[in-house]
Amino acid sequence: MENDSFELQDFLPYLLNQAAEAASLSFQRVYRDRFGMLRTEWRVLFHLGLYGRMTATDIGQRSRMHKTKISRAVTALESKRFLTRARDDADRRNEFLSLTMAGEAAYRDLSAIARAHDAALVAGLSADQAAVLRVALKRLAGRK
Amino acid sequence: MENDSFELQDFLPYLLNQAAEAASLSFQRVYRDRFGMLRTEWRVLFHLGLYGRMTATDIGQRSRMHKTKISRAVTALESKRFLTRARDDADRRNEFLSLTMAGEAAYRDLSAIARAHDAALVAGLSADQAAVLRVALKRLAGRK
DNA sequence: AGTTAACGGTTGATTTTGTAACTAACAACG
DNA sequence: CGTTGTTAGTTACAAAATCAACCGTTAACT
Repeated sequence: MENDSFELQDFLPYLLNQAAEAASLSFQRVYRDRFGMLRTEWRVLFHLGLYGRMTATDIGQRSRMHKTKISRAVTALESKRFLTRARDDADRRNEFLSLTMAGEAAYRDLSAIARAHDAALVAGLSADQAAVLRVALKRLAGRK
Repeated sequence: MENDSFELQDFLPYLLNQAAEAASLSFQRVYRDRFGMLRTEWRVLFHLGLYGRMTATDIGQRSRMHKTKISRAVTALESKRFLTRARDDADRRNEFLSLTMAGEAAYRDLSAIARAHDAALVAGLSADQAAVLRVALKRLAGRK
């Protein structure tokens, strides 16, 4: 009402969310329509593809996803034959997850698309801008 | 698996989402715990607080929220006595929304907190970094 | 050992979102 | 006027996220 020079577009939580949503959109169409995956599913797939065998808890710590999300994503990926579980005999609570051949293939496809998508996103920005953007985002994300 | 120099943290849709989530967290606690609001609700509240009386469709165009979200947020805000509806006599499909006194008060409270929160978020960044960040985000969000 | 607490992971109930179909109001055209 | 199309907003139903309680396993303490 009264002019207080505060624009919604300048409020970072709002702006970040708008940017995040816009940036996710075209990638979402790929993993959803072409691979029948949910956001949590490609995330789990990427963790295993990038870092190799790990447990659900490991993924949770790296990704900050809640464990129920991960549990359900793992179930879904398993039923798609993209990963397998293996009990840890040293501690039978742990379950090591690893990608199957099909999972690796899906990961390779998707990560190539992701790379291209990322490049397209920063195409509108200068190299400096893009670099600053990533640094600032990492700081905001609380990763260093 | 094979090292292909692609980190999840460098994939913008992922990084943006992490940053957006982290940045929203502490503000969420305010509007949720203290005002019993949802994200869509404070957004609608802010639109009305900032730009004055407008219709649900107007809010949808500015915020890119889907109309069902807005419809539900409006219902919720109305039942909290934060806004009132008024039919447009010139075109009885339109409904003008405006904040009540209580709504204005809540908006003032929240927007002051939002400003402080925003300042705290960019506190870790240099002025240049913060400026570049906002420009880049706006571009990614497709606003200009 | 026996009890209690903590951890990894799953399940079920509730809430929130997304998608489609819907009602009511208006406009355009014959 | 009447039919057809469009717009504003709501509602119903399905998909998904959230939260709490849960089971099996290990650790810690007595």
